[in-house]
Amino acid sequence: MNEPNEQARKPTNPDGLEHEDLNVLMLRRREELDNLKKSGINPYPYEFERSDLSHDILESYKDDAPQRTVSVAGRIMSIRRMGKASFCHIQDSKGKIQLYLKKEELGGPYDAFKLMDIGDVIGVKGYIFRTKMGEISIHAQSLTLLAKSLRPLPVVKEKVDDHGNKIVYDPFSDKELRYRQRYVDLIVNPDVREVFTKRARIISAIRRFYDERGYLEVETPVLQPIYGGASARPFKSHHNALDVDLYLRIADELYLKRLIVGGFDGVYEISKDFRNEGMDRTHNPEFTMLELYVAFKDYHWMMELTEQMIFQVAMAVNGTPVATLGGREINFTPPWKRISMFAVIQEFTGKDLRGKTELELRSIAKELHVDVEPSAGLGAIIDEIFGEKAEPYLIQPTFITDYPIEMSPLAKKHRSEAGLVERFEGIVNGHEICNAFSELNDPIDQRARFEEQMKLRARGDEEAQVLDEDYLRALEYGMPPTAGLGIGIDRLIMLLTNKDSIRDVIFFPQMKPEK
RNA sequence: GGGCGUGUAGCUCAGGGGUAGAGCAUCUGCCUUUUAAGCAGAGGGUCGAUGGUUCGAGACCAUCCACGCUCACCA
Repeated sequence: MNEPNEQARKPTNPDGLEHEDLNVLMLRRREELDNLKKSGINPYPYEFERSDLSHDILESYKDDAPQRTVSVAGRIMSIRRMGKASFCHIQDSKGKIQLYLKKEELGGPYDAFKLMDIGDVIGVKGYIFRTKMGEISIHAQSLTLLAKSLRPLPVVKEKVDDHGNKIVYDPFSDKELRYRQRYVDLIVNPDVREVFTKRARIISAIRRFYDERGYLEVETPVLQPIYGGASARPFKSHHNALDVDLYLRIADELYLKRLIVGGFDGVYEISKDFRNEGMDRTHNPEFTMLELYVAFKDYHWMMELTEQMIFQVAMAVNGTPVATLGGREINFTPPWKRISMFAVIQEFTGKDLRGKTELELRSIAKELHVDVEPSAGLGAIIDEIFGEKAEPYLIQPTFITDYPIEMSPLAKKHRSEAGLVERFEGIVNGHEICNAFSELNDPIDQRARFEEQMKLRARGDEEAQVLDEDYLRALEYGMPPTAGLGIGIDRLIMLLTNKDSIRDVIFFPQMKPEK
């Protein structure tokens, strides 16, 4: 029926569209689509009633139970055609299941099945059985096309070896393609779906933890006339009707504390922040931030709450307080180690930086081979030494406390140590995962701190914080003592899912535009 | 931005101046319990782009583009 040169001929435009840039595989599928339509099949119908998910069928099947009929729907992931009968695997949200299709029983739809491909979404009704080879499968009694796929999917094959290990052949592994076409990544790489499912469970466990304690989840502006609450460069936008510049927030902090002034006992927000800076393994321009503020509490209290929260989240999603990261085991069981910044630097370098002048610090840094910017102040030098000599070696969860005041314009002065603030960061596996303080609620001190920041800004520090008059006005009405916390959710998720790139825990990480 | 690396079929990759390759996927034929199905055959490529060297470039050179890893920057 097919002349040799007829199959060699490139398919022509069956649906009349421009096909100059389509390859043969895509043209082929458009032809099949056309043929399906010609045989009266709607390739994009409106609904399908399904009774069960693949995974549940496999879990609940009993060989001695009475025969059960189910309807399932999913994407065809593999096909083995054998003339008058075929096997295929379909994949739904919970996994894969094998279908057995027989011409004798299906009749017309079996011919339609010949026009279907890997990637098509189908629905099948049939009874569950076990094949000769022992695989629980569905013996199809009816077949419905639910969506014709017009692009070839990367075909990933796998085999289970004698030791029960899964061997994957030709994995879809090109990182650029995986990130740009995450939908394909999700279809063919099941562990990707697991990571993002876990992401959702982590965030929901965090909400549960705070909700149970009566803290209110709130929403504050993403578009802000004055960006504040962190040191970073912002994305800038413009409101046409008001003719004012607006900034995408770099933090939620100042708005959330206004709500504490307003009388809430505890508020938290989980949302995107935006920072106009470089991208790498741990930075994406938009990222998910959790901030929590609780009235009448201080940073000691917040440390306890935080280690409890992370411990409980780890238990909820992993069933264990131990996370394995690149072969290293990290245990989130409270209490975490607490050590002051000066003490930890002394522990790792033998140097006591307490009470040192900027000049002395500079020479100590040189001695330790730590490069320091000429413009760096006292606090920045200490931070640099810490970042270089201590932080990378803090693997188990550790709270570093009591930071130099210069780096922390929104934190309250330490109650007993001059030059420091009541601040802590949680360090895990050598990286910061949270930042918290006893919040500065003295409006006069806060104004002075802002003014210091403005001086830095005037000297060209683009990341120095901006004075926010309305925030000062709020503080002047009186904010109760308050403990505040920020957690980079993406990084926490990296820890709990054993991923070393933020791009693996964000569905659509920022990419350069295509072409 | 620096260093290293990568870019060849839909996917995963070989090839290193002389006719463009493999496996999977696709197509044709056979096949009614297969499973990395099998057997026989076939089609599919601007070798990232542009210049250059050469009788001849996918390969060598230059520039550019994209991506990855890494360092720097950055809460």
